[in-house]
Order: sequence, then C-alpha cells, then structure tokens
Amino acid sequence: MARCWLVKSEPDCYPYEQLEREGRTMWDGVRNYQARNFMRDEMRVGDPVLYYHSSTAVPGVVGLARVASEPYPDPTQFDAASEYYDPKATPEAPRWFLVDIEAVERLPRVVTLAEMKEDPALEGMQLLRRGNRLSVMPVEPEHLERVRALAAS
DNA sequence: GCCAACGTTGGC
DNA sequence: GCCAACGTTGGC
Repeated sequence: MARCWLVKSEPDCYPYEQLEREGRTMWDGVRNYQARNFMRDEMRVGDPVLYYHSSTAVPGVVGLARVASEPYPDPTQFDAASEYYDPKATPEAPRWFLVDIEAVERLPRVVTLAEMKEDPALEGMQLLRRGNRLSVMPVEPEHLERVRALAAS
C-alpha cells in the first residue's frame, strides 16, 4: 500500500475549492525541514493525501488529493519578489523541495478536528498530537480510510 | 486576541 | 554544543 499523507492549508490562502478548480498545483512555500524531507525523500507519485483546512472557524479534512509529481526544487526560494524567497538557496544548491498535488475528490462533508479528536479509531494520528505544527505529515492508511468513512457517514 | 508549543537563530 | 530569545503556527 502507498504511503498516505496529510497537507494543511489555510482556506484564506489556498482552499480545496481552488485546488479543485485548478486541478493541480505546486505545493510551494513549505519552509520546514521535516515537511521538506517528507516531500523530497518519501512521497511517491500517486500517494493519497488528505487535504486539511487550518486556521479557520471549523478546522478539518475537506478533501482528497494525490501526489502528482516527483520532488523538485521549489522555484519560489529563488524569487526575490516572493514571500517565500530564501537568500541562502541557489539553483545549484536548492534548499527547499516540493511536489505537485492534484485534487481527487471533495469529501461529502468536512471531517472536523473536534470529531477526529473524539474518535478512538484515530488515536495516535500525528495530526492530533499535542502541539503539532507540521504542514505536511504522514498518515496511517487505516486512519485515512477511517476519515473517509466518517465523511461518508 | 491569547497563548501553548515548537523551530530557528545567534551569542557564548 | 548549550540555551535564551524570538518568531510562527494554529486552536480556541
């Protein structure tokens, strides 16, 4: 079975609806080494991805997506006009990597953070650990299936 | 707006 | 290599 993932996005910044509309996007602007390492070293084309909305009134998983490319350097790190510009990165020695993400399907309903916390079947899920701030993280396949089942219920 | 948790930076 | 200071994330 493929590895499964969860990505966070603030809906004010890049909501799932926009990914649906555009079909596919570069998952750029990630500036955390752990998250980078997941994208650079462990993601494979086709891996399933839960799409999570953070910093919003009702945070939760809203859709399914999928890894759509091999890793490659995040072009925004070289762009002095970008908010993600990193002066220490060069094309010869890129520091930040990303993958493309494509929309698969919106969940029938939002699976909220609150209900995930209450669900014994999701115990141990990295998203639910205290103080978790990673914007890209692995998800156990059974946890991903459980979230899908909750969304269908 | 508050605050806990965490990552990063930089002085030593 | 330690650790305090600082900035950011993100739920509430």
